[in-house]
Amino acid sequence: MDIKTVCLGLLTFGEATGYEIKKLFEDGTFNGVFDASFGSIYPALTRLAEEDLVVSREEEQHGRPDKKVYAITPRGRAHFIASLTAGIQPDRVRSEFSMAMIFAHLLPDATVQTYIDQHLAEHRDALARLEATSADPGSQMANLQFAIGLGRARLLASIAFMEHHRNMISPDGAALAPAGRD
Amino acid sequence: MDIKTVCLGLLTFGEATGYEIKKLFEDGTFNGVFDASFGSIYPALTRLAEEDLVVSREEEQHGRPDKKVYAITPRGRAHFIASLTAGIQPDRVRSEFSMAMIFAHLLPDATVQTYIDQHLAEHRDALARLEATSADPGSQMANLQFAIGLGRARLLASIAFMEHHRNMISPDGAALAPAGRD
DNA sequence: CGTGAATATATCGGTTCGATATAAAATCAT
DNA sequence: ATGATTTTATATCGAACCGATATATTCACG
Repeated sequence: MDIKTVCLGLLTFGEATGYEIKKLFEDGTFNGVFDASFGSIYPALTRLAEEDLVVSREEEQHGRPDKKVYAITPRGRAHFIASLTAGIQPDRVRSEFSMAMIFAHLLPDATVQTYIDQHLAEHRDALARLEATSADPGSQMANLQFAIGLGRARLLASIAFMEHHRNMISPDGAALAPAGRD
Repeated sequence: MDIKTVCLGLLTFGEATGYEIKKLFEDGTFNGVFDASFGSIYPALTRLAEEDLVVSREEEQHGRPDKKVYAITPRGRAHFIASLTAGIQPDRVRSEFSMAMIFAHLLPDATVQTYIDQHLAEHRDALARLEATSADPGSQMANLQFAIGLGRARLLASIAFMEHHRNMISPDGAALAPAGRD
């Protein structure tokens, strides 16, 4: 699924600027689902407009440079639904954290511990954002709650595992508690 | 972390061809951690060889085209460790499945159910591969078991959530547990 | 009053993907 | 035995995408 299709999807929920679309990837329902940079989003919106799958209007703001607000067209909506119905690809993950853990035997222990703390903090932040979104009155649709719940379940499992098993890879911890199973 | 660095990391475990590196992403410890295409791996290995971070030898095979087996150099090893110690980026996920669930209200119910079945099957496959890797005598290092265990915990949480909550987005389920309107 | 962050858009080089091509051996089917 | 498919192995190329950077203005903080 390319960025064009993803932008089209976000626009089914309502009008948005490129800036707002970027924000959605970071803060909202789409945290941990998809991400894209400005360098992808702005060209994607331009191309979608050329294909009449979205329309834009420029909104003047007092002083500040004009906003370009994009809205999906009926054709865009149909195109998005057709794309999503045609099949999906398996999830793709890129976890530098897991890479670091796999190669932890090559790294200073302090670095490894810092990375685990960082990763736990990121996960707790993401969890808080997800639970805020889940409680939002605008997110009460069953399928949205399913998607949010799935992300939440994953985050909770990761946090619990890291909290309970981080002693496995600490040389100090290994000396204290010789890594058992669960 | 670019593909060059990742290839360097895999080569700390021993010699490998480009083909074998691709296989590692699919079958082994790196399933659900990282992925890259041939179009990235081969050029990456070529550039690493130019920088003397890896060396290659051509291994003749009876009849079949020659293998190019890559091995990491001491400089390559140092370079990899320095890269990993310098910091890591947050995990990046691209889940077309979660996208489909978020927009499930726009899709035929049969499509949604098929996607859930597919996703469950993929997760069960990945879990089986991970548990086979976990039991392998060559994977008994504590940090490897931590990385594998984390992946396992995530997969188990996803599978359990989908099994217990998939009725949330089925219209049949909705009939059993009346949801709001559109 | 100045510094920095936020809003908004755009560009550009470099990285990576996906599809495709070649080629020989092994394996499987008919 | 002959043909079809899969596996091993490498390579290329356009399209997609990222990360950094640039510009310009407003708002908030001290």
